[in-house]
Amino acid sequence: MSRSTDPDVRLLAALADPVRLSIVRQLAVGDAVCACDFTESCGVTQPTVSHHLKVLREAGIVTSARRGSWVWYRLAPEVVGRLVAIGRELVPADFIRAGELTPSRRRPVSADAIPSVPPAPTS
Amino acid sequence: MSRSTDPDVRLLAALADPVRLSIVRQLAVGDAVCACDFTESCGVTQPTVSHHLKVLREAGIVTSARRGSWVWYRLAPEVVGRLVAIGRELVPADFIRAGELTPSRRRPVSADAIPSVPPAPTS
DNA sequence: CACTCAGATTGATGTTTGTCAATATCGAAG
DNA sequence: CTTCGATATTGACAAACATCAATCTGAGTG
Repeated sequence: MSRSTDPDVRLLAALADPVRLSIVRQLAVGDAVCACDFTESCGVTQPTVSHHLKVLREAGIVTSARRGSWVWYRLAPEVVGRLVAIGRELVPADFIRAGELTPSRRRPVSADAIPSVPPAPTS
Repeated sequence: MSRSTDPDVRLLAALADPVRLSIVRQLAVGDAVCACDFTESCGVTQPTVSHHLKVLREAGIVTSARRGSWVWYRLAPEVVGRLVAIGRELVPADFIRAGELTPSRRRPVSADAIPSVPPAPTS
C-alpha cells in the first residue's frame, strides 16, 4: 500500500477499519464526542483509540478541540460530500459507444457485445 | 484491517488501494474491460492485477465473465448504491439534543455547548 | 497432440498496520 | 509545586498486505 498519494484512497483507507468506522458512526449520530467515550464503546485500549483518532484527524475526517482536560471530536463537514463524490464518480456511463471490441481500445456495451473469440492482438 | 465482519468495512477496504480504485474507475468509465488491459494501465505485473481482481470479485464489487481466452470484468451494479448508503449514514443529525453535557451520556450540540470544565466524573 | 496466449495460483519477501504496555505530556485542582 | 485524570507518544510484536517470479490451468490454433 506504500502511502498512496491519491486523496480518495486515503479517505477510503482511513474509513476501512472497524474501530475507525465505529468512531465515525458515533460522531455522525451525535455532534461532538469526547475521546474518553470511544475507549469503552470500541472495546480497545486508550492508546489504540488515540492512534485511530490520529489517523482520522490526519485524513481530514475529524476535527478535535481541547476543552479542559478533555478532547472533543467532531466529524469534518466535507466528509459526506467527499464520499458521495467518490460514489458519483463510479456511476457507469449510460451512453453507448460503438466501435471495435478489442481489449486495449474500445469497450463492449452489453454482455452480448463481448466477442467470444479474440480478434488480432493489438500490438 | 484484520478480517472485519462488517460489510461496509469490507467494501471500503476493497476500494482503499490505488490499483484497485484505478481498476474500478476504469470499469466505471467503460462498461466491461478485459483483464489484460489493467496490467498496462496500472503499472503492475499480471499476477498482481489478478490478485486485485480477485479481491474486488470477492468483495462483490466486480463480476467476471470468460469469453474465449479473455475474461471481461464489469462493475457490480449495486456498488454505487452501497457507497452512497455509507455516505448517507454519515450525515450528522441536524436536530438539537438538549441535556447534560458529560462525555459518557449526552453530546453537546455546538462548539459553544462544549463545557470548558469537566463536570463531575460519570463513574 | 504440441504450441501459444490469457489468466489464476503458489511461494517468498519486504512493508504496513493494528494492538498493547509503558511512559510522557498537558490541563485542572489542591 | 505536587498530584491526578485525560490524552498523546513510543516501542515492540504479530498479523495482514502488496508485490513479483515462477508455475499451473484452460482455451484456441495448427
